Amino acid sequence: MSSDTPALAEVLRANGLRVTAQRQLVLDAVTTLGHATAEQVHESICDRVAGVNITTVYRTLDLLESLGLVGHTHLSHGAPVYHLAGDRGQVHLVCHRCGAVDEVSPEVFGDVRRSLEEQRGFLLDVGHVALFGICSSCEMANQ
Amino acid sequence: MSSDTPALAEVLRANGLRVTAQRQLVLDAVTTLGHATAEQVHESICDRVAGVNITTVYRTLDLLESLGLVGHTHLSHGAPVYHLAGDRGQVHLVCHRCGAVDEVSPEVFGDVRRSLEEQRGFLLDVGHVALFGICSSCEMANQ
DNA sequence: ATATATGCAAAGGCTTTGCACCTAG
DNA sequence: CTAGGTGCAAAGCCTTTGCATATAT
Repeated sequence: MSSDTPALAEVLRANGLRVTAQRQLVLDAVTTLGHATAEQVHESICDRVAGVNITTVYRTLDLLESLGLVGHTHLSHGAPVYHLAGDRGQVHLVCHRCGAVDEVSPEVFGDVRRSLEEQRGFLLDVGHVALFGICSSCEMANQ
Repeated sequence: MSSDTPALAEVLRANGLRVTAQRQLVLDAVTTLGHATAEQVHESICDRVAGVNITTVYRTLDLLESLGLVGHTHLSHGAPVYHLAGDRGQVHLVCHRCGAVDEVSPEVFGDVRRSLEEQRGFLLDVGHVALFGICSSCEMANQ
């Protein structure tokens, strides 16, 4: 795997940054995992290659985010979850009771997006949205 | 201030829990502050009374939340923010660039709520929603 | 060659836990 | 009286920072 994202190397060079194995590994891991915490990215990399430090994973995720290649979402109390920015942002549904994470298309936000933009000039970033509530299983189990 | 919320004492007793000064102080602080982190709640209490421990604030916020009296939202990387559960849930708009927090009425979520309930059986808890994006000031400044 | 990245270890926030003491009931 | 709550100190996660070493260019 190396051609899975639009030329990381080019983006790095275009910004005067260096192309390193670590950066490619981190981006590959995010791509493969879909959504993952820094720690999960780190573990995934360690499955392939030894000796990549978690500090570097954190730094690289920040870097890739500032380059617009990845984004992150806060699903719950714990660590934020990183994902490819190109994924037109899945919206996460987090169940308060059981912690399950489901995803829906960002299209459900069409109207909200429009209203916020018109009323407040706020540009909603759907990739960052996590919605909390009670999932259908818990709902049925509990009532 | 002591009659500002529907009888904390009664709710506590109904659940076989004890009515303590700390619990009333925490609930009062959340009421007064609107939205606040555990640390802010602690500070606010310390302005009135000395010697209430931050550990107790954390434990009490958890307790009040499990009793359904308060709720919390994750606005950004930092600490979660607590608010009265009775507040029909202000929706928070968090700017990624400048960190500003704005609020909108939960009504903007009417349609989303309905779709999620119909399509997924997911009961959206608007009080917990934080939306990320770029605020109008940053938008104008940056483009 | 040299500015940039990395690794390591240490510190930093925020939060939880363990245990002894205290207090509401 | 005694179950439950509090305070204190210590540890726990997740993350960032400082500095020496290594490496892409």
